[in-house]
Amino acid sequence: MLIGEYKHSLDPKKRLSIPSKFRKELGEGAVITRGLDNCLFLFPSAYWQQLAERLGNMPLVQQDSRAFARLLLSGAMEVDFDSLGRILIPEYLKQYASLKKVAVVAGLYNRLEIWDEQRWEQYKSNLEKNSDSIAEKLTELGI
Amino acid sequence: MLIGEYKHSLDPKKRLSIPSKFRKELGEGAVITRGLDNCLFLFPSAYWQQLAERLGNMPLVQQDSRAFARLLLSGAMEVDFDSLGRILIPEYLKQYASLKKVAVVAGLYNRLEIWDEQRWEQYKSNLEKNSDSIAEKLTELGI
DNA sequence: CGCTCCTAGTGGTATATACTACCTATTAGA
DNA sequence: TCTAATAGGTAGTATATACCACTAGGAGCG
Repeated sequence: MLIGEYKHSLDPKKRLSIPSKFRKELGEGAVITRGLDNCLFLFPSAYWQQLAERLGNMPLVQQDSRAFARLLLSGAMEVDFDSLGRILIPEYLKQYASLKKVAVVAGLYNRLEIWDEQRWEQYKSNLEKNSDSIAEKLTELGI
Repeated sequence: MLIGEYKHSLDPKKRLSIPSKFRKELGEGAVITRGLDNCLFLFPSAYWQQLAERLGNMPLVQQDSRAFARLLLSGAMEVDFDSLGRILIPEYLKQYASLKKVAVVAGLYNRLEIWDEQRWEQYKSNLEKNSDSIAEKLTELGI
């Protein structure tokens, strides 16, 4: 299970260390892609396979589906870990997530999220302010 | 699986390098044609065979399907890679997609899309504005 | 409680690959 | 025969990948 929050630095060559705890669960490879709220998603390859298949077979004629597939599929990149457990972040993803020097790697059960540190802190402080109203929405979902 | 996003330049002779990663998966030949949203589609020949068959058998009486079939079928062109992995873009397709100097080659699982750089950036920035509706799609797929 | 060893993360260097810009050769057309 | 257009190829540069050295933090043992 992928949980926890870690801060790691992005070196000048756009390499990012993935916490060893996560690496052990991810196995060999993984797939990184555009996520929501300007973060990046990192999926274990098995999970990605299923997701990609569904995305790839969505109806070509629907505008929404096309847009959606372009976001996730064309944004995706297979990454593998170097001997020291780092991955290489493609330039276009680095820009998409506005990554600077320090990135946050957060575990979300079946995926990792990669955030720019500042954005992450902002997002969190927003969350904490609005946690009440968010909690109410959640009850609708039966949590 | 065709995924990822690459920027490549179109030389004055309308030749475009296809990223080596994609070339390996496409094998020898491919088919290029008009796509939706003013981009070009590039299909692996095996996939194209199936698609063309389905398009050709669509009901002749429906105006929409006639139009769609014409868009894809009549625009199609077999392309092959030269020794350096480049393909030649026909003039009418270059115009259709308003290709300038720099093109974006994007992988979408079972096809490639070729975009003019500017249009691609525009399209993406639009996407981000509508990220809410995208998020809803995500929940439909159970992510 | 302190020392040592080991693991994890950071930084840098070198090599190979891939793309781009440029140049050459060949063919077609006048 | 000369010109122009296009296919084919070469070389240089940028980028990614692999490799190596160093540092800090933590755990285990004395």
